[in-house]
Amino acid sequence: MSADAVFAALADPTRRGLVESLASAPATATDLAKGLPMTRQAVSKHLAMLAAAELVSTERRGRETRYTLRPEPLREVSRWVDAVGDEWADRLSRLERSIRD
Amino acid sequence: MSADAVFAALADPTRRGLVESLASAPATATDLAKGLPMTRQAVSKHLAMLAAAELVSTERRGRETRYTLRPEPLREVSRWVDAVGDEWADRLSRLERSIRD
DNA sequence: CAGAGATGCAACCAAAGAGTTGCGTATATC
DNA sequence: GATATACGCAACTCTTTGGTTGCATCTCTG
Repeated sequence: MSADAVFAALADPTRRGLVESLASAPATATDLAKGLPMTRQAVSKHLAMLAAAELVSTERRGRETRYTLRPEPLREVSRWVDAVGDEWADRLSRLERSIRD
Repeated sequence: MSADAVFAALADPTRRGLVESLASAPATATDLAKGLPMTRQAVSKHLAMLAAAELVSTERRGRETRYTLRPEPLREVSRWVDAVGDEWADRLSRLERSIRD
């Protein structure tokens, strides 16, 4: 829900990489840590931040925890960005009109 | 250019507020600091981070520095978010097809 | 049941972030 | 020329972050 948490979560390249991985398929922290130059705990912390931003959901399955992407916060980010971009475009068109007239 | 810098810049509510202000009109650090519960220097630091992320450009005009929004990085953010969202949607549709078939 | 696999929790560390104050400098203005 | 305005830089706090190691717990399997 919090834009702060979502943007902050996406500010780290490791976490964006995790999000990209999870976009193609859910996975566990141990899975994701393979191929990354850091420990499982570090990855786990990153996933906790993604979860705090509600960008992923967790599902415990026996002894493993499966992380799944939740794209709703991404849509909110997209909305905010588009709104600011639109306001800027409007401002520019008003400015151009006032110059032309 | 750096996605890290852009997302990190937008992670702070004060900076998102500054971006929203600048979307309607360029302004100086002193202008923007009025109405905010912090010093001009703090605002100045925030603007420096927005500038590092190339979200604003600066123009010195006599004794004042005017900050103007540069929306290009916002478009890149939008592209990344949309790409991830699209991949996720594709994955879901493939999944649904494999279940139905 | 014993051992291996996967996780979670806590302590610790170095670096970056967000804010402050103080000061120096350049530009307008009277 | 003196004064006020707008700015930039540096030093100093306090908290957060990104990473580590170590250990305890829970679950699966031979």
